[in-house]
Amino acid sequence: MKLTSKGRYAVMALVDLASFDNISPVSLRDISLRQGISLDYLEQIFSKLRKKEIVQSVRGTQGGYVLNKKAKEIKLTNIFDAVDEKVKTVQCKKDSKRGCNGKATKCLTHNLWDELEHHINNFFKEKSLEDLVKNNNDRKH
Amino acid sequence: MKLTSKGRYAVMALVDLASFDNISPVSLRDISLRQGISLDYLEQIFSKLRKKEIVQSVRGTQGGYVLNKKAKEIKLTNIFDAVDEKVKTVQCKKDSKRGCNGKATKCLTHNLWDELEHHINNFFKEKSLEDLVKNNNDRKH
DNA sequence: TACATACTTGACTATTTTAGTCAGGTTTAT
DNA sequence: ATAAACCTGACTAAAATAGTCAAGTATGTA
Repeated sequence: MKLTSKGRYAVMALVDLASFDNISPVSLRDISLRQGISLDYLEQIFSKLRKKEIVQSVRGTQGGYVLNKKAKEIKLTNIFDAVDEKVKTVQCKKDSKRGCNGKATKCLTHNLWDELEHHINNFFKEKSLEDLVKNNNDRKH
Repeated sequence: MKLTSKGRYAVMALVDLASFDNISPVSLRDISLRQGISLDYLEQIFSKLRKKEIVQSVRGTQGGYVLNKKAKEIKLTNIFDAVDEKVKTVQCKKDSKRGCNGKATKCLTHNLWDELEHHINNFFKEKSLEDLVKNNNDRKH
């Protein structure tokens, strides 16, 4: 089980963005340079973030991206959702009247994976972008 | 982020095994049939479980596998460890004197991934095979 | 108005990982 | 003897990942 780069980059980029956001739009070029993420890849990621209304774009010179909500209101879960980073523990096909994987009953571990999924998602629901920025500022002292 | 089949199968197979263990060794063939997991794949998985001393093998006719510890003492974390199912959230290269990814400092989200990793691992450390078997028996009533 | 900056979109691709299969063993109870 | 069952290593198809590449469009500034 691992997190993919897309999810990690999305969070890194947004923490970066959130730290500079108040002044003016932040260009992907700057984020790319500061965070060492390919510009082309960032564009893919921000396209998704924009569609889910987590950021807003400002075109033209001096353009860039701006947060579309307060950092406090953007939770990790929203970010991962936007870039299709899902927590998938249960693989069992949810066939209408059947249990898991075509069997008559739930598989022996079905409850376990459900529980794990909740455990992880709870973590994501609690953490906001603001928390991350703060944590980061604290480290500077 | 997702769990792989290998980890899931390992847990399923061990829950199955733990339920029949007291009587006599359980053959992979039986587990394969009951759980719908390829026999060849199971052999790979049990080879690893044996090397980590989670199960013991009994060769020959009527042979099979037996738990090597009490179900209570086998935690999810041991199982995942054995089959190389690791929780990997941080990708940053831990270069001797550097921070993440060759930068001078830790990346903005380093602490976050560390925290997440702990959060998930705590879940794995708490759950034992016994818990899973019990949970499963309860459902039968 | 020209032009550079920066967003926008879609197609393409190399690499890696996953989820197995396959082929050939060895051991041992009956 | 023989069949059940463990044991091992090599191989591979398919999917996912982590990007790259190309060709735009929009807009602030000189």
